[in-house]
Amino acid sequence: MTHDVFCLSKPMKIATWNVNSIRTRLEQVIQWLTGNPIEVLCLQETKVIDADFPQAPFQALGYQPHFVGQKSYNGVAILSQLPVTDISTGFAAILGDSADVETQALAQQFDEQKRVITGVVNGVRIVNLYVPNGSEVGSEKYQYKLAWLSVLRPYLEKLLGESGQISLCGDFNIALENRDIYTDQGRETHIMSSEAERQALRSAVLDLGFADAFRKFTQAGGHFSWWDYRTGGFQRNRGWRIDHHYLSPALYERAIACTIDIAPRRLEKPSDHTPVIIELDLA
DNA sequence: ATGGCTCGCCCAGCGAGA
Repeated sequence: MTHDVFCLSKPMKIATWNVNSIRTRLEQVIQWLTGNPIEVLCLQETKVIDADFPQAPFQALGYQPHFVGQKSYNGVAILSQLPVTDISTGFAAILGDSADVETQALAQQFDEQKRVITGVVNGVRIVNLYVPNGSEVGSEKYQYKLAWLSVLRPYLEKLLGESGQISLCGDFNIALENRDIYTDQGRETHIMSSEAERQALRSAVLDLGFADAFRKFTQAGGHFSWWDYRTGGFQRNRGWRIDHHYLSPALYERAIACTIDIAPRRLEKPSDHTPVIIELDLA
C-alpha cells in the first residue's frame, strides 16, 4: 500500500476526546481547538447522523472532518489539519476475507454501531475507537463488549501487517490497572474494571505489542480522563482513566509526551470526559 | 444501601451512558 506522506517537521500532536454529543459540545470543541491547534483530534460519542455533522465550523478552523455516526448513539470522527488518506470505517472493511467466517460475521454485526474509524496522517495509521460501555458485569451488553474486543484483535493484526506505525486512541471504557481508578473498592463487580474486561483489552491490544503512551511518562495514580456526572464525581475527584493512546513499538519510541487536559471538564455543561493528548516526534 | 446527572428522542418520560 502506498500513502501520500505529508512531511511534518515539528512533533505531531493527536488528541482523543469523548464529547458526549458533538452538537451540544460544538462551541467547547471549537474553543479548545482554537487554544490547542493540534494536528489531529479524534472524537467519540458524536451522536449525530453523517448528514447533520457540523463540518463548516471545523473547516473554518482549518480542520477537515471525517466521521461516521448514527442517530442518538455512538459516532466517531477524525478532525485533521493535515491530509488524511486510506480512511475506513468499521471492522469489516479492514478485515475483508482475512479473518475466519465467524469473525467476519461478527464484524459485520458490530459495524451496525458506529464505533470505529481510521485514516493515515503523516505516515501514521490513526485508529479511533469507541469501545462499548457494557452496562453491567454479566449483562448482555457486557458480553457484547467482550466479543467486540475479540474482533478488535484481528482488526489490529491486519493493520499491523500493513504498517508498523499505528497510533490507536479512543474511549476504551476500561481502566487497565487499579491506579487508573480513584478507588479499588468493588472493582471486580464494577463495569470498566472487571478482570475479564482488562484481559480482553490486554489480549486485543497489549499482546500485539501496543503500549499505553500515558505510562511511558507518568507512573503515579490519580490521573483521570472521566468523572461521573452524578455524585459530584469531578468535584470530589472520583475519576477513572479510561481514555487511552496505545502505540505500536516503532511509535512508542517516538512518543515525547502524553498529557490529560482537565480544563474542559471544569466548564459549564461539560462532557463527562476530557481530552488526552500525545505528542510524536517523527523527525 | 441507593441514587445522584446528562444526552437525544418528533416534546415526555425513558433508555443509555459509565
